[in-house]
Amino acid sequence: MSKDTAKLTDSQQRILEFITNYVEQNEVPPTIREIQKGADISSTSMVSYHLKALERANVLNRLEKQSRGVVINNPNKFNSRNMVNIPLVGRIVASEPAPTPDADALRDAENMVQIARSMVGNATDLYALEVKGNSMIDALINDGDIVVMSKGAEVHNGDLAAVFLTGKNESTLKRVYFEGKRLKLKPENPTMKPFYVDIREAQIQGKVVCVIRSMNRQP
Amino acid sequence: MSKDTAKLTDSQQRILEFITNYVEQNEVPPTIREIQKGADISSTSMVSYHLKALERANVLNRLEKQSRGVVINNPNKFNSRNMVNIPLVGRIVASEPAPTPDADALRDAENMVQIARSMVGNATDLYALEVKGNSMIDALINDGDIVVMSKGAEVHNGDLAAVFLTGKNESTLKRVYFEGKRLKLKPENPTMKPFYVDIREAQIQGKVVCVIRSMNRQP
DNA sequence: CTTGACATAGAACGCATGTTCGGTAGAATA
DNA sequence: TATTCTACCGAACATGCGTTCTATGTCAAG
Repeated sequence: MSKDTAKLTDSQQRILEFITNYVEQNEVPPTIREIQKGADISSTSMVSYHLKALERANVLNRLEKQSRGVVINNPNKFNSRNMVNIPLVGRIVASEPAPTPDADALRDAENMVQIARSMVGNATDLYALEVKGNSMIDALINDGDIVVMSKGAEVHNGDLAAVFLTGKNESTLKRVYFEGKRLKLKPENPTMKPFYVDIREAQIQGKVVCVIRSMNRQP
Repeated sequence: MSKDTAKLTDSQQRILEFITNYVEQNEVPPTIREIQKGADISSTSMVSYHLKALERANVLNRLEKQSRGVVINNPNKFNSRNMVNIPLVGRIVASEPAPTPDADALRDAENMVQIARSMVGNATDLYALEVKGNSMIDALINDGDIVVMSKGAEVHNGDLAAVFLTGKNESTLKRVYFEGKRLKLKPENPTMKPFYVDIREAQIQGKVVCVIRSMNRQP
């Protein structure tokens, strides 16, 4: 796998592989004796010996004197430091305001979307909406796409935001720029021109932090 | 959190929360006695008692007689069953063929993209490319977007694919339809018309399984 | 009031488990 | 040759740890 594992002895490779598989299956690290049997090591002292070497090689960490106290060092592991769970709370359609969910809606969400934290940065109060219809294509967003929004985030100039236009009675996703009493709405498609609305006729409903399109979702 | 936890007693809530935090920090489940202290339970037998109740309530599983044998049931947990790690191996630009990485490129990828398996389905041999330039907007794909491709997957009629047009010397992302000796290429934007190329002038370079646009990635 | 289900305490049992220690074999070093 | 370092083995030790048993308390149903 990684470059460092090349330097390891045969036994150590076996131990590493066994631990990885074990954790995969059991969601709990193995004991010394389980490693002994699983990786075919002669004695528990040998396991201890090898684990020390592996710890020095920095491929795993040990919690001293603790049972099952061995955790593999993997920078790309899927844990809640690297990943976020986002509730899919509804749909966004052109003909009505986008949902801005309350606590109940967030809890009762039927589905969850899991994505890497690096995709959403430090944004908080995240929720996801499924796009219905192809009225958002000037934002390069298609029917069935999932938009991840941040409820808390302030919307600044140049941010992509969900805006409800009370005049047209229509939801839209555009980059917004505050220009005095009017709002500039700019499509993502560079061939399309921006347009302007009175600031009193626009409700900004959330900042878009991520868009996901999966070819696997349409049944 | 979830609906079921409402029925739990105070102690059980505390235990559950403690285990969750403990696993979060230590990557290993706690022992009975650690739970006792951490959740402020009077005796180990009480912990055992509550754990049985929690197991009946189906919020966790126990590995009998095993130390630290308690794992919380969370259908949305981030593990390698639900998540995939995808190497970001290069860029796709209009002016050259899209990279189709070999084993070396996959291993040496600088960055990884982590997404939920539900987004890519059963597709195998996944790799990711970053889109450079805004020449793909007729596929509703923007500069900076990440396209996830499947190396192995066969491309069928209607699939979104990366195609290199040897005549135009140009990479493009289109939905493809095989029509005898010619290939129909259909933009995602429904206002744009499909066009046709001779099948000998098109190299299909991979099937697109997912597109991700993050507002957080442009620095 | 009695009964029975449920919650609580404390202690003890017995196997599980990480650690350590004495000793051997072979290879590298000097 | 003597020495030192690494890999290895088996056994024993001390404690960690899940389990279980007994006794007590609470509270609502009968």
